[in-house]
Amino acid sequence: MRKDHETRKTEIIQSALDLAAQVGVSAVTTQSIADRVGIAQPTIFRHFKTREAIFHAAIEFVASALFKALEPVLAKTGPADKQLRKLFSVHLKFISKRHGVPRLLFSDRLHVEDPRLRETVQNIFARYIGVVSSILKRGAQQGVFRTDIDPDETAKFIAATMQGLFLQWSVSDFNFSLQEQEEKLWNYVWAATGHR
Amino acid sequence: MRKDHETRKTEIIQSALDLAAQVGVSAVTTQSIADRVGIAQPTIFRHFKTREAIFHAAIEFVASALFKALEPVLAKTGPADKQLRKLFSVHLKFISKRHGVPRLLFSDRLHVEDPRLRETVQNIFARYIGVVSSILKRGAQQGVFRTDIDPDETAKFIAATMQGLFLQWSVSDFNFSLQEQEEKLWNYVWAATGHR
DNA sequence: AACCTATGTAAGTGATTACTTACTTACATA
DNA sequence: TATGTAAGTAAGTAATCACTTACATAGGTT
Repeated sequence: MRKDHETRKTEIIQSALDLAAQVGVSAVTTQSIADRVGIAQPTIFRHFKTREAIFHAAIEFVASALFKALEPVLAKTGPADKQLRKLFSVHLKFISKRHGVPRLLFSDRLHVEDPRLRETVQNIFARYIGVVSSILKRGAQQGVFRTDIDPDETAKFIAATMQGLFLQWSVSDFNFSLQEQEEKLWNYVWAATGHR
Repeated sequence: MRKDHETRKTEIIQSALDLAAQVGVSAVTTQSIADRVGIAQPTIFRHFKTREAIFHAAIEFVASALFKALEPVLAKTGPADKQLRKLFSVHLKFISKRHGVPRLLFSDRLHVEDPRLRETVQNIFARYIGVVSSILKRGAQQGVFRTDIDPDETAKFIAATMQGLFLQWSVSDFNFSLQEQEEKLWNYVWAATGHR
């Protein structure tokens, strides 16, 4: 049953995320992770120095997976509005499969208990906003997006609408499909940012 | 030092909210509340049956205060777009003075640990959306808002943009002023919902 | 003055937690 | 085949938590 350090690490991260989805971040104890992985609780500390470190690794794991999923969208060179629309679609699909992400996003651990984690998430937000902003800039040149607004501010606004949707989704206990909201949300965003 | 039941209750609620703002919901222990109020820890249980009940009371206290603050805005009869703009302003000012609110909104307690609390917040969201929706309907009749969109869905979208802003605000550790974002946010919302 | 009720407290209790220590064992490599 | 390293564990430990019990007292009512 003995496994490689890296293998165990990802098993622990995955289990922590699954557990966060099911019981919430604060109930993700080292014991519950260990049970789910199928190892003893002290073994967790062979692979992570502290419980905190597990959540850091989990956030970075998720962010990395998200940007990897967005890569094919960003490589496209067609109309920027179609590209942003596709980014919406991929992002929503990604989150809809990972309930642990909103649980982490709306946790005490992120917001107050772990300032370093907060900084990491701020950086991820900034990176996401940069991605959206560059699409908006390209779209402004193409004449499909408005030219009278700051792309960075607009990207922040777009990120906020999605994050707000995730909040409502989590508070509803994931009781509606994100994808079914995609079209509606896009219509508002398009109305606010599209060239007339 | 002996005080009225109702007086102590509100003291406990206020202290819980202040603590939530400073140290996060999960660190709001009955001991820390008691210390802040200036009573012994078991005395908390003279006024609230469980710790859970304190958060329920806090949420209802805040919601009641918010809708009371919005009342004068809702009473107005002028142009609906000006009314919605004013609602934005009052809402943002209200939240900016109460850091405990986003802490509660982005807590494990709300999202997973207490399903009843989640339901309560869902109802508050629904009430807020109803308020915004009725302004949008009035504005559609006045010809200032779009008539080709569902007011309820639009209200949900508007709520999401504000909630997303609150998320970014909390993750930044309240490091920017909500009011300075008001104008920008309004411009996007107005572009998405105003009649052309 | 007697009494009652509600607010108050000191001193627990049992459950849970992240993390440690001391020891074991699987396994790649020399 | 011998050996070092790293993955594994059982059994703690000290701290923290919500909540309870048993008792004290303030202050309004009679």
